[in-house]
Amino acid sequence: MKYWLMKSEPGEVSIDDVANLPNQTVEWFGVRNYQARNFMRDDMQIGDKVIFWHSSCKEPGIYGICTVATNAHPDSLQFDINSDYYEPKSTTEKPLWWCVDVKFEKKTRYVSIKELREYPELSSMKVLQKGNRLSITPITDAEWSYLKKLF
DNA sequence: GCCAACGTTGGC
DNA sequence: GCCAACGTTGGC
Repeated sequence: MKYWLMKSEPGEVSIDDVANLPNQTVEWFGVRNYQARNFMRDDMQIGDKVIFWHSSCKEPGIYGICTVATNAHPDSLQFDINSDYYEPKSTTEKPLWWCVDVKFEKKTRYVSIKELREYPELSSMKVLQKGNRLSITPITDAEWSYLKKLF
């Protein structure tokens, strides 16, 4: 089993939004970065744990835990000409963007970036490193076991 | 295939 | 709203 951190803008999809969906599952649409896409398409497996992060908001940080619920499939919004995520280069035969569905597991307490930086054990986390903008990053086993104790 | 210019991300 | 850092684009 692998562990991941996935950023979402709460104005678009928050942890509560996922929790309140009828099946508590959301398509991770809108990723338009090759590295993040490749993580979803090539490396994620059903059952992997996901740390749900709120970004581009007043209080960025960890808010919950989800699990990977599907294998990768084409991002549906790339075909929607009215969507901000429309991708003219994609065809149904050759879609450019892939994503997984993510299922709500539980909310955690809010853990801020400031707090995360206080633990030397977590200093390796990609999300804490300067200049990192990737919206999906792997979490190591060691980071995961330490994080679990914080929630 | 180099690289300058431009666009985006996201914490602050 | 600023801006550092990084990714992408496109002319050459």
